[in-house]
Amino acid sequence: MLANLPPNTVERLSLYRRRLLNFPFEEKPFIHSHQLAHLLKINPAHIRRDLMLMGFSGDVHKGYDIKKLIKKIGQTIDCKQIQKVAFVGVGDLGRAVAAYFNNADSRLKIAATFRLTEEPKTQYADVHCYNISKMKSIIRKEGIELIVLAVPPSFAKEISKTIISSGVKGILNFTSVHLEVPKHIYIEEYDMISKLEKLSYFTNK
Amino acid sequence: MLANLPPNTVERLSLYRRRLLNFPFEEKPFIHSHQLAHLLKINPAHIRRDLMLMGFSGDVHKGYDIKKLIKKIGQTIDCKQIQKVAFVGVGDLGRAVAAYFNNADSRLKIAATFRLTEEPKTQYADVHCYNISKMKSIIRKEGIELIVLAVPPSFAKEISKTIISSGVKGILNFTSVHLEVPKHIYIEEYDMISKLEKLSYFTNK
DNA sequence: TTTTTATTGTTAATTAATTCACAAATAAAA
DNA sequence: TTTTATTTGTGAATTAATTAACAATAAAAA
Repeated sequence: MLANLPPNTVERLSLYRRRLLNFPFEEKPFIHSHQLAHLLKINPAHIRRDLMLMGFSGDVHKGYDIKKLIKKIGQTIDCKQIQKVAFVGVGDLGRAVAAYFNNADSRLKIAATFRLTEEPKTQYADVHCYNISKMKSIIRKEGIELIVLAVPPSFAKEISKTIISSGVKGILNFTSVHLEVPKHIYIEEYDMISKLEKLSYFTNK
Repeated sequence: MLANLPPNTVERLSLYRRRLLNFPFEEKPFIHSHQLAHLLKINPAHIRRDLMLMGFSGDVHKGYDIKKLIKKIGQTIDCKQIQKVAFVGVGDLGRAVAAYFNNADSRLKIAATFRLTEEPKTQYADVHCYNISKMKSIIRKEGIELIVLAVPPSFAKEISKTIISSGVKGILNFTSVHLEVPKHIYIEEYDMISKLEKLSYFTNK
């Protein structure tokens, strides 16, 4: 977290790391910008620029040292302490994301999931699943700071108020309801209805 | 679909329409750019510019005629024929989206959902839920053109191949696996892992 | 040695998205 | 009537994101 990086660069750095972790770097410890670019289907200049913004240098002939690059990305974008996340109303999708973060190497941990239905006994991937009525107390007790929200629109406003008053720092909002949050909360909205209508528009030329 | 609109404009037009449909336009038939902007927490110039790109004009004092605007947005971004959508592995989130589109007024219809688990008997909101093994034949039989994909990453590559070979036109990819698709397919990817890591970065200053 | 080749790091150029700013228009107030 | 106050429509300015271009470098080939 040295410089103040552009949002898109932060997102790409996360992608670079994930891709590199799946790369056989024990055998091939270096990678060129164009190779990584090819894997991600983006422009190589983009990669060189993003790494430059982190202050990371490669070897003009060997390319980038993958282990060092993975480490540098961690130092740049990862939080210093463990940061806890909760899923509210997130379905199947949550399982895979939880599995990714709840491995030993990540600073983000999925600490809880909340459901609207009556008290579920289930838990998955070591993550407890609570009824929504317990949300506020669990968020506070666990110190959860990030929320992924994907409940039906009729519940969104009410639940978001509870979330906001629980003192979280960031929300990914997947409901198609626009949420108003205080300025100290970082929010990103992904409205599937407008994304589908856009998809429809551009697939009809 | 007159002009070739910028992607972000198409997305916002969809948002404008949804917000206006919830506005009491029978009592208040006109709205000013700054009023709609306030509802959506965006810049009023943005709205005026987007409407201008559609070739839609307002009254310099009364503002925009809401009914006419809703109609114009439909003529601009909606497909001419019904276009069918399928959800693959989408959970709770899908229900609300399906409910929205499967009303009489939308040209997009959620025609099917597919699950990885053994043949489910369920259906929701009049949408049939099939086992994934039926996917290719159903996509073809129903003429489904758009896919929302949200399966666990280990399944993503394989399932996407089937989807692509079924002849769809567009995919919203929520798996954290980057998909390579032929050029004639429009794809938009939303990688929740990198979005969460970005959220983490910006909530830690 | 010298030449060729390939790649980084970075500035410059381009493209896209957003916001500013103001002329034109006209309803309402004076 | 005349003035004041608003709001649209839009060109210009700004900001952000992406891509191109190339000097500097040094390994490998000649």
